[in-house]
Amino acid sequence: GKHVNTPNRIGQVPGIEVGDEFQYKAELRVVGLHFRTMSGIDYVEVEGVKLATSIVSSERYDFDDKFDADVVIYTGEGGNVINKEKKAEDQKMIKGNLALANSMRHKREVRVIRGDERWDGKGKHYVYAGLYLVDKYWLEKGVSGKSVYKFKLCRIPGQPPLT
Amino acid sequence: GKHVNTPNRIGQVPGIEVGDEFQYKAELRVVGLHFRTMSGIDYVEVEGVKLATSIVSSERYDFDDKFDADVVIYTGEGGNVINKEKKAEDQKMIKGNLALANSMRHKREVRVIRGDERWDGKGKHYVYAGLYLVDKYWLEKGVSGKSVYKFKLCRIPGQPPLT
DNA sequence: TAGACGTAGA
DNA sequence: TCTACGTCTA
Repeated sequence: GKHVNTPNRIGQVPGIEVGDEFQYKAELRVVGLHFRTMSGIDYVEVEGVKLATSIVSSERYDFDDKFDADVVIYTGEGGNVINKEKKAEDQKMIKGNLALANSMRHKREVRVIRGDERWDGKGKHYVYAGLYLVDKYWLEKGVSGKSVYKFKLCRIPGQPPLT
Repeated sequence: GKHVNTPNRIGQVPGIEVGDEFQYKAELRVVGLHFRTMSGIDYVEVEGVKLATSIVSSERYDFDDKFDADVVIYTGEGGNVINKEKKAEDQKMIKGNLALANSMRHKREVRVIRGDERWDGKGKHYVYAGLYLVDKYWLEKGVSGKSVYKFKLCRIPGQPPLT
């Protein structure tokens, strides 16, 4: 029962290639791709500035992420749309959302992991899609009527294609 | 990202020895010790009879399990003491509780995994304690005032000692 | 202490 | 759909 304790950092992870697949979010942690168990946006704080390291897309709930050839529209975090016992709220420019905004400003790479339904219909599986840059973000009204952040990320050219 | 898909079954797991440690409950699944992500009691159904395969002890909540040299007093499942938004209820002789009762009747071995607080204070770690037999069980009033099952399990002699 | 894009099985 | 002895960070 040994775990690889790779320090969390921005950019490529040694030994991980585009298209690598994983069955559980816990595996993403073990290999160093994404360290937060349940959050979709992972980040580090460098000299007081939060910078995103990775995002994990999921197809559950109202997270209406869009995957195009080289573009991802990623929904920000917060607002408690998940827990049905709590009322939805406007998302705030804090934590992971702030980190993604900072990554845009500072032009830092973000690892993108795509979560899909698993073949057996139980849970999901995760595919490493490569490095992206945040191109822009905006605020829009979500299904609940509350404000939701949307982040447009563009895939950095020169990476192996996603089959 | 490969997982060992050992079929769930009763008794010893090849390659696993008393004292083996694991950092996450997800690892217990990978190695074949315990397949349920969040439940403490795992079981199979053989010819219509539920039989326990393994239990995982945890020190959280009100699960007042007792670990002695060769005896475990294990608290049954159910009653929703965990989710604070729901009221506590009497535990029922169903699912995992029923499986443990059946394992007593049929004298089937049960794997015991002990969960402890981790050295870094974050989460727990898990130690395989070996094979046990259910010796008896009873119903008592828990902290909430509701009925809680208690199972007494005795360690089968001849196994390596727990350090 | 509570929040967060978790998981599998009944 | 809901439950279940989850797990980490802020």
